[in-house]
Amino acid sequence: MENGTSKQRILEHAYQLGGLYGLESVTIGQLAEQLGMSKAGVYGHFGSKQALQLEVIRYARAVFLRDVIQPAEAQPAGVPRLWAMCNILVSYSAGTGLHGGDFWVTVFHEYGSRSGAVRDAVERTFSGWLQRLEQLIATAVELRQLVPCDPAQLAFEIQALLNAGGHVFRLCQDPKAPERGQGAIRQRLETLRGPAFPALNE
Amino acid sequence: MENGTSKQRILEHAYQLGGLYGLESVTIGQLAEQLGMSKAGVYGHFGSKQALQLEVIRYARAVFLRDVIQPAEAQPAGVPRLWAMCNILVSYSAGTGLHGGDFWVTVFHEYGSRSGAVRDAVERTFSGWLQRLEQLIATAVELRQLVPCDPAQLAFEIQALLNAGGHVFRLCQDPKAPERGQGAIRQRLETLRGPAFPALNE
DNA sequence: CCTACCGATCGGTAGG
DNA sequence: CCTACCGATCGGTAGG
Repeated sequence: MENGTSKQRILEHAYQLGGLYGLESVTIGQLAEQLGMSKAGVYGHFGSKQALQLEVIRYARAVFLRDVIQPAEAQPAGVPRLWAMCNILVSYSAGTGLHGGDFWVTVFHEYGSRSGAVRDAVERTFSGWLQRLEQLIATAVELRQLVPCDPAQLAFEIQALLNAGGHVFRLCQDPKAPERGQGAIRQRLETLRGPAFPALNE
Repeated sequence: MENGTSKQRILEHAYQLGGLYGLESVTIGQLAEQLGMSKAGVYGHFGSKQALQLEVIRYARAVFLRDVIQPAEAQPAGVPRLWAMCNILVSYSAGTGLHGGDFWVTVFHEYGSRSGAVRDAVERTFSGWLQRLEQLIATAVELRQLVPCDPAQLAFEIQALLNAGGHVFRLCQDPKAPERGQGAIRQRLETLRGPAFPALNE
């Protein structure tokens, strides 16, 4: 992610195409042509299409960590960090170009009914994301920012609303969609308001 | 949908495959082989792959109307009909095999970033579904089953939670996922409870 | 990293 | 509905 080697250029481009059209429909010939390389030049960096797909997933995880998880960790644990993460993702979805969140919205759905190593990696990423949300919620409950509730249930709801915001934004070209997701999450958090509930900025 | 002509068999099979792997990855050769026909035999019913895709979408709309919309219309307008529709969709998602709701969860996301006639048909279907939800909500407000609220916002949330239930059910093989969506919708409706709020069965 | 190639499959066509 | 075929593209390989 940090350098401009040819392999990084391939991964970045495959990441962009994968987020637009799905990771299964990224082809080696297409990457080669659009990057001004030969097919064998692209292929040689990975050794199989599946290895390329798995490396794109690794790459996308690193982007998500860098652009979403880590910035949010500048905020205090619990609701502030959870809310910051939601805001960052909403900004991503509402951005004009191709951004990180959309890769995962596309790929999470693309592999829902498939099987194999790529699907397994996608599912691990999704489950890890849900678990991270659950931990933030559990911490928020411990800190009495939220009243006792089922963290898995609330994490499911937050993920549903964030994904739908990005999805409806694209499918319907509706610029208000990500804010609808954000507003629904805010409303839900306020419903669960505990004695130490913090202000929700932005 | 009602007869077993060869064209109907093709559409039904393409509908099943499309819901599993996406409509773009359904191929004419694959359909021909799995149905015991020649490629030209399949192709001749449609004249182009795009025409086939558009007919599968028409077919899927008819299935959705028959299996979700019409059964729910046996219930009184407003919240009972809205809640019945949600319950039917949750049962669909939680069913063991391939069912109608999953086609749309897959295809709505598949065409988020594409363009062309198929994407346009998918978007019209999605917008029509959202509008139907909005109408039920607006009626529920008029009947004082719900307090005044933004129907477009609530429709967005319900759609997000239903889709996510089906999605997480498949990706994580989590049988509780559709019920999580259902529970979140129930909770949301009860938050908006008006003086004429009806009992939510099931 | 390249050229040149492999068998398989793609959407689509000709002709019956 | 079929066989037989078209050019293009697929993932992948050989050899350098």
